[in-house]
Order: sequence, then C-alpha cells, then structure tokens
Amino acid sequence: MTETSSNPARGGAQPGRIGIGLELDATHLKILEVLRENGRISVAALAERVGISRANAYTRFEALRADGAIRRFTAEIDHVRAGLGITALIFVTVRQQMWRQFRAELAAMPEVEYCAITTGQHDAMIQVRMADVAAVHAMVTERLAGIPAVKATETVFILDEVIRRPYVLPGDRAGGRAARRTAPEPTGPAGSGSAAGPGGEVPLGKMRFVGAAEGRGRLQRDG
Amino acid sequence: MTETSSNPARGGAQPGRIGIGLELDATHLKILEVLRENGRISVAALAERVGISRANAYTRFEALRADGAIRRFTAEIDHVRAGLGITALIFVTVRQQMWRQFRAELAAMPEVEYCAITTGQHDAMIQVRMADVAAVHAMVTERLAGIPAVKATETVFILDEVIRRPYVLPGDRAGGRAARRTAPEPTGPAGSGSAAGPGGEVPLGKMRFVGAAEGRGRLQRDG
DNA sequence: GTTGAAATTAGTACGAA
DNA sequence: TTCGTACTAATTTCAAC
Repeated sequence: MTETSSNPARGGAQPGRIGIGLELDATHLKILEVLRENGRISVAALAERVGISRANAYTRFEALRADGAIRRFTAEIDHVRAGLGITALIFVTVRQQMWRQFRAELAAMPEVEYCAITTGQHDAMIQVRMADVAAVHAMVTERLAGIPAVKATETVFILDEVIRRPYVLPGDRAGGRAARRTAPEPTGPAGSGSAAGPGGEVPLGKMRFVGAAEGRGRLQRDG
Repeated sequence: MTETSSNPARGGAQPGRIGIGLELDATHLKILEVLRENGRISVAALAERVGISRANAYTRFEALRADGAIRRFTAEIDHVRAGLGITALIFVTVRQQMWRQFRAELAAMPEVEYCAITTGQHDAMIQVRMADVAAVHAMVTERLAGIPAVKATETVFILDEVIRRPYVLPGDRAGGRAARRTAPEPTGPAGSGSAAGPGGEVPLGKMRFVGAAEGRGRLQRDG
C-alpha cells in the first residue's frame, strides 16, 4: 500500500448496476472474514490465515477491491473517546415527492452517521452522534425542522450499543447455541415457558411486520 | 504489522472505565480522520498527510490504539455482493428483568449486525442482514420469538441506505451548503435559543422526543 | 495456482533540537 | 515532545515452475 489507495474500480460499483462482477467462492468469503476483523493485516499474513498462496491472496484481494465487494478500509473509532458520547435515532416522515431534496440536505450533514429509507410508520431513520443531548435537540429542531421535505420527526436516544459488527457475512450462521427454534435448545435458557412450547408453536401473534402504509397518519397531519 | 494485531491495551478500554486515558488534540483527530477514510494507509503516508514526522505518527498511532480510541480496523463490505441483500430493523420490546438473557441470546446471533438499547416506544433496535425476506421472517418468528425475554417485535425493512459513514468525528461540522435555513449557526450546534431565528420560527410542534415511558403498552399486552 | 528471489517499503531505535 | 536518520525486518512485486 502506498498512499490513498482509492478504489480504482469504484465506477463499476455505482448504484444501478445489476450484474455481479465477481463470483464469490468460499475462499473469497474467508478473506472477507479475516479482513473484517483486521483490516490492516498484510496480504502475506492474510494468505497464511486463509490457507492460500501469497500470489493468490494478492490476486483475490485486488479482485475484491476492484469488484467493489470491499468498499474500503476504515478504522473503528470509539466515539465516546472522540468526544461524541451521545447517539440518537431520528425517525423522519418525509413529504412525498421531496425525497430528492431530503437526500441532498442530508448529504450536507456530516454529523449523520447513518441514514436508511425504511418501510413502516416512518420513512427514514437517521443516526447521529453528538457531544451532548442539547446538540441533538439543536440538530432536530434547528436543522431537520428547517428542511421542507421533513414533515415530522421522532427522536429516541441510544442508551447502549450491545452489538456492533462491522459487516455480517454469509456463513455467519449461529454456530453457537440458540436458534434451533422448535428443537431443544442445548444451552439456551428459559425452559419452553413463554414462547415456543414442546409442540413448537411460536406465538406469532405478538410479532408485527410493519408495511409501508400501516400506521401512517399519526404524525402525518401537522402544520 | 505482523499478524492479528490484537489491541494490546484492550484491558484498559473495558466498559465501566471513566477517566479519559488520552487527551485528543487536533493532530489526533486529524489522524483519525485519515484513518477513517483509509484504514490501510501506511504510517509513513499517514504522517505525510497529517503533517508530522514518521516517528511522531508512530507514537500517536500506537497511543490511539492502546488508549482504545481506535477500536480496530475493518473492511467495509458490500453486503449485497456478499449475498446478503436484505436489511431489516427489528424493534424489540423486552420483558423487564430479563435483559441479561436477552443480551446473551443476541450475542449468539451472528446475523445481527447492530443492536442498540433505546428510549422510546421499544426497548431495543436490531439490525440484521439476510439473503432474502423469508430469512428475516424466519429470524423474527423462529428465533426472536423463542426468546422468553422478547415480549414483542416490530419489523421494518430497509429500502435504501442513503448515508453510511464509518464514524462521525468531532470536527465533522457542516461545511457544505444547506442547513443555514433559519438560524445562522456559526459552527457548533446548541445555540442559546433552541430553535428560533431572526424571524424564523421553527415548527417545533411537529417534532417529538420520545421518552422511555411514552407509548409503551401498545405492544405490551401480548399473550 | 504455487513457490522463490529481488526490490521496495515498513517498523524500530537512537541521538539531537 | 518532536524531528531526523540509520538500521533491521517485513512486505510486495515479479519471475519461473
């Protein structure tokens, strides 16, 4: 690695592209698994871990980058140590046909770590990291509220981040315990009590899949 | 870098720790900014970009790792290319006093990319990546439903991920356009007056901050 | 797809400002 | 503290197998 290491084939990974450029085999996935845990590992060490030759590792490594399967390498930073100890989720209802504006405005907000368009009651979910609660409040009321495309917002604070994995990969199948649903969980706690019984009936009634239309209108009518 | 590069001073970064181990100055933040964009950059190139000597860069680099400000380095992977094209958010209501079990079960689910404890209507938000919609359904109904600690769930699908930044850093202040809507914020947020502006009243009425108690009970009563 | 050797680069240790 | 330099070790590239 010399310098910026910008992805040379980014152009090929642009949205709208359909075809898959690269067939990912088991070796590719293994490489990704290692790289996910240690993005700074040398290709030589990577080859040893995956069990392939160095030249092969270099080839595949470069192919994964060129294909776009590996977007980039980054450092996981402790935001609390970095001075941004407050994390909040802002659910946004967007005025129809103002999506383009909404996205443009959002792109100009560096405090936004994540933004996804969702089904369900709201239209988008924004995750922000701030120095304090007041900053979140200011962000919502002064900035988001000023965007015409934003019809309404709902903010919740994140109290703790239990799990944070860089990226889930296929093959991340529950190798541990749990999961085997109706079957007897080995180490899993709670004996058959509330949920799935011996017969394996899962209480679906308490589960909700929220479609795009449901629930709308509660925050819809605003000034 | 030799091999796995496990953080040597991880012990000092364990949860519960209060004091700040390292005062982050402007140079540290600059290093983090570069590393966030290119986690595989060599320390030599890093030094050049930040404008410090190589020796200094090595010292600070190691200090940031030892302190825990840099948690680890990782590869950003295109999940669609990796075969996990469906992303969903699952909002979970957790039975009180069963949090420990909930967290333990969650830890055994590798498909979970992110899980945060939140205020608001629900208690936790889980983000999962799956190969297809059916897998999400199976995950919710067969796995989550089987956890006694899970009282109810609400699932929404992510249609598009507009913004995805590795980590927000202080100094990520809106330098672009936009935002300057009603109030002329200099740099930092949290101005004295929460909203307002010259003559610009911000419609606070459509904004909602959702506390921990509000809205509870809708999904609370289940079988 | 693999192995081995050459050239380049990275990481370390030291003294000086 | 930070910088500059020299030394050692490792990585990457390129070749032939």
